[in-house]
Amino acid sequence: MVAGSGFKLPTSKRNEAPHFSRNQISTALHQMAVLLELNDANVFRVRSYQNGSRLIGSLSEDIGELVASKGIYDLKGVGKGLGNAISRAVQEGEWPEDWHEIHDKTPAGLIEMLGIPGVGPKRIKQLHETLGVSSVSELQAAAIDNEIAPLSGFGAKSQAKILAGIDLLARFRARRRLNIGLHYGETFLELIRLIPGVIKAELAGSARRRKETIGDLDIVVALDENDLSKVTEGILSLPGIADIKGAGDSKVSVILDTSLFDGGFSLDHLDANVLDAIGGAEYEQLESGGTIDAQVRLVPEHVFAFTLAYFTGSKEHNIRMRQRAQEMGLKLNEFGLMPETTLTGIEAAARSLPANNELDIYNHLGLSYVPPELREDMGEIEAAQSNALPDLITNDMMRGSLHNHTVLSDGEATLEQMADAARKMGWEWLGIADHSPTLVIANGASADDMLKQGDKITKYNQSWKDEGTDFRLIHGVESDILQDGKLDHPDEVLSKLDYVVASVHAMGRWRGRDEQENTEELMKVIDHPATTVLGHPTGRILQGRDGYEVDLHGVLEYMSEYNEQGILKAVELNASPYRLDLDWRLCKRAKELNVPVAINPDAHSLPGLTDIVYGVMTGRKGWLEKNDVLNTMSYEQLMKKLEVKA
DNA sequence: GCCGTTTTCGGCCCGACTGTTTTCAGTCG
Repeated sequence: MVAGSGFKLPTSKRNEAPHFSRNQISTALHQMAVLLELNDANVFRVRSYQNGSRLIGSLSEDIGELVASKGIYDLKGVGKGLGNAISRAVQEGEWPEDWHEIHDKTPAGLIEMLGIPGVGPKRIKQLHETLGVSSVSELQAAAIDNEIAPLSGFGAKSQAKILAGIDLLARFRARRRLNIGLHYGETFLELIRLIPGVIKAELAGSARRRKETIGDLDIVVALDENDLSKVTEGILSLPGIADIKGAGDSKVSVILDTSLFDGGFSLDHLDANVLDAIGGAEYEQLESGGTIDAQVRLVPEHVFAFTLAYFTGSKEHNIRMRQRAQEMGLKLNEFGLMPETTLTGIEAAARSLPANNELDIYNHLGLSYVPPELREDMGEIEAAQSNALPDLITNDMMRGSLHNHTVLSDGEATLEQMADAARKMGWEWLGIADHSPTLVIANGASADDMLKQGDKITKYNQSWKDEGTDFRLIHGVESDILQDGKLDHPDEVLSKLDYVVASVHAMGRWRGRDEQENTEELMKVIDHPATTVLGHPTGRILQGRDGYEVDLHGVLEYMSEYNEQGILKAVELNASPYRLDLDWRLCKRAKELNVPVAINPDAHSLPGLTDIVYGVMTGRKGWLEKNDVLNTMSYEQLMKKLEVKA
């Protein structure tokens, strides 16, 4: 949710159930939680709404069916209150009266104030009631007029902090895409590792879990107690620190900005369409002036593994881990795994079972090691219990990638340059799939030019074969999906290509239709015998635009039927950190349905090829193993698979 | 608001840090 915009309960655009989607319900619950907080509601009531929001948001079942079957009430965390509200919303399109009331009576400015660091619901309520401030600008004026310091519970420091916080709020501080978050995190981590007295340091949090976006950075540092002040000073004197939020014996909390980076900040290679969707040059400037919060935890070496696990999360995974510990009569926290005791904090940890690393912790709890990417409470605990965790893909396993562009359409590099770069990455094959004619904006290539490109590829492949070079090009096209699920070239042209990536580009048309129409059209294009890969399946640009409405569960199920018959219908995991589309949650579904995943950098330049690493990260997060992914195949294996058409 | 081999009440994860206090409340993760 963008700060500054008020919350609004959605109104139904449909005249029959289900009136709202899973996401709409989830968002409404989340916003209710925020509003309840601002209205001083019971914290546990607030938590119920938060839990409900998360629960509904991560449902794999259809919300309409779940409500119709009353199954909604069986969800752990949905009782009578939420269950009734959700049921009525879905079936009748009506929200509870008190939900409307709380929306109406809460000024939008109060929600915006929540974005100020150090200002929470309690203080906002107090400020609103005693000073009558209802917006960030009114709050700023009150602070400048010295009206806040005299209030009970406040003081000169609080007032100054609020002013500083308002300045920070004005800077760009939204969640960052994985690549940018990792750029900050890894740069800061490397600097911390160089500080004398630091024994070891690791990135934790959502960055370590490879979430598609990262809110803030968590770093865990092991040190000798005697070096505490030395290390703390070392961290606080690093470059890139825009503000210090706090510094204690176990934690240093700072705000980083782009002065962290030696060579300044740039977005480097980006497809023009993507850049456009995220705001173009204006966005780059925003990002250059942006900040990101970082928390550094300082712990003795024997506690390191527990703290790393704790701050890696996710919260949901940790809850499951603590429950498991409890069942075994143990207590798990960031300091250790120990018998229940009245001691707390680091003192209780003296009684902890030892752990040199996270593997030891999982083993103590009778679990196999869960890779950080999987720690989302999406079935990994159950799998770890029965030794059924996946053997995740790695960068080394990648032998090539389909869906890359050249100068023939909107790429920056020639066929020869792309092939050369792929070989240098250690790949054995590279798929070229330039845009089709309809996509004029991307200089879509004509059938003639496409076929000439094919002749060139045949020639190169022959010469590599003759000289014994273990590298081949594979010739495809990224075809636009036209009206009625048609492809953008006549069949006789398509039949001369090795494969077709079918992608949605006319977002206007797709976003203007409902889920059912879009889903049906995708199924039609999948039926086309030439279609091999469904490209960037939802068309989302992370933090740029949502994808169009589509039932991807249904589409994947449909694709699985073809694959069962031995006909390849793969789904793309677009590896651009601006897309990461297929979403990791759906990667897991594709795997369960035996729909092969093609991790595609969608490279428009030579450095664009290296985006594959973000695809691998996301694929790992989506439980993908070697056999689930086309990129791990040898050239011969892949060509054999591509030959079978419907 | 949810939940229950302590089931209709009384808990709900919990520790660190800050700034205000003189033992604690608010915020954050």
